[in-house]
Amino acid sequence: MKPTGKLNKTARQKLLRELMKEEPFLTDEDLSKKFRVSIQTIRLDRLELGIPELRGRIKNVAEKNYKKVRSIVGTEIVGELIDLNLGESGISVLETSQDMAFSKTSLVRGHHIFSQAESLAMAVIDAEVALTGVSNIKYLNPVKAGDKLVAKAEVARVRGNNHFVHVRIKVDQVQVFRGKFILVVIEDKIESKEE
Amino acid sequence: MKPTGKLNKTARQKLLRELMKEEPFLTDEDLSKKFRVSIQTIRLDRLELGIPELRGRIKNVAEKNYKKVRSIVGTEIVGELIDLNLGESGISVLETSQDMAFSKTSLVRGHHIFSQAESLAMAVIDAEVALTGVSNIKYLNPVKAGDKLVAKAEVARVRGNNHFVHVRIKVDQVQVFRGKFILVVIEDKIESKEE
DNA sequence: TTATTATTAGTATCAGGTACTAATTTTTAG
DNA sequence: CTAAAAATTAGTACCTGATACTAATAATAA
Repeated sequence: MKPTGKLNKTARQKLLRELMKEEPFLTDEDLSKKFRVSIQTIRLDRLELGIPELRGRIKNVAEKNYKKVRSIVGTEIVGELIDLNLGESGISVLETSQDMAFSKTSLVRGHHIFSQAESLAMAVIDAEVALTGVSNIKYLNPVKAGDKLVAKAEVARVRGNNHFVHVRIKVDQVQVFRGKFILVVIEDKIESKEE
Repeated sequence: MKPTGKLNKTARQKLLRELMKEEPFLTDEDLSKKFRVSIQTIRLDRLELGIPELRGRIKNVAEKNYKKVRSIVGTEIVGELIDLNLGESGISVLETSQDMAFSKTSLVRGHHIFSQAESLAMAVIDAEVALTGVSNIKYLNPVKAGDKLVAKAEVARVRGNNHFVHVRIKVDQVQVFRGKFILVVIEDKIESKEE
C-alpha cells in the first residue's frame, strides 16, 4: 500500500525515483493517483529528476535487455573470443558485473566462471558439434564483480571422440580457476545419405 | 540493402513478418519506405498478419526480457527450488528452452545444467555465504531443449568449512548429470566487532 | 471489358505525452 | 499577520504513432 498522507516534494521525488526503477511501466496518470497529486506535478517532478516519459522508459528497458538477453543466453560463447587456434588453443575475455555476483559479497557466482571456461573449451576443439562429458574443476580464488576474466584453453589430448581440454582463468595475472574438460564430439548421423 | 523492385503482397508480407522479429523497433513510416509502399498498405499488412503497432512491440520486448533477465542472471538459484532441507538436501526443477541449446542440435549447453546443479548445491548448505571450491562433474546423457531437469542435491559430508555436496539431475527418471561439489563457507570477517 | 483484389488517400480520434503560460494554494520569512 | 517565494494545479496548443473508417484509384484476373 502507498502512503495515504500526502508527501512533501522531496520525499515524493525520492520515492518516485525509486519507483521508476522497480516499476517503469506506470503512466503519469497512474503516478498522479498513487501520489495523490496532479498530473502536472508528476511531470514537473520527472522533468526535475530527468526521468523520461513512459514510452522512453519502456524503450530503454526493451533495448537494454534486448542486447543483454542475446549476450547472455543466445550466444555460442560466454565472454568474448579474442584468439583462436582451432584444435589447439583459444583465449576469451569476460567482463564481470554486479549482476553476476552475490549481492551480499559482490563475489561472482561460480557458474558464470564455469560457463566461460566450458564454452571456450567447446569453441577450441575443431568439431561441428560437441558435448561436455566430464569436467574436473577448481576455483582457486574468489572473483569480484568488475574483474576481467581472461580464460586460456588448450587442447591437451585427443583420443577418438574425446577431446581433453585444459582451461585456466586469470584476473590480473592471478589464477582464479582451472578446469579439465573431456568433450565428446558427436558423430554426424550415419543414418543415411540422402540428396 | 532492401530489394529495390516492388514485391507483391504475399512476398512483402512474408518479409514483413520476418523483419518484425529481427527489428521490432521500426515505425510504419520506416517500413513504408523500406518496402516502397504507402503507410496504409503497411497498416493493412500488419492488420492481416496480426502484428501489433510499434509501441506494442516495444512493450512486448521490454516485458519479455524484463522477466527473462531477472530469471537468468539476477536470481540466486537457477531453476525453481521446490524442496529444501537446509544442510541436508534439496530439489530444484529447470525447464529448458530452445535458447539454452545449440541451434543446430537442440541439445542444451552444458553450462546451464551445471548452473542448476551448482546453485542448488549452494542453496542446500546451511551457510550465509559460500563459494564453490572444487567440483567434479559428468554429463551422462544429452539433454534436449524442452526437457524438464529435476536436480537433487545431498550434503554428503561436512569438514570444517568444506561442504561436500552431491547433485544428480534427471530427465524423466533418466539421469543426465552427476556432480560432486566442495563448497567453501566464507567466514564472517573476524576483523573487529563493531556494534 | 468488367469484376475482383490491392493499394493509396484522407479524415476523425486516441494515448501519452512535451512545452508553455497562468492561476491558485501552501509554506516560509520578516 | 502579511508579503514574498515555492509548490501545485489548470489549461491550451502541439507532437508521434498509431486505430478505425470511408472512399477513390490502380493493377490483375476472368
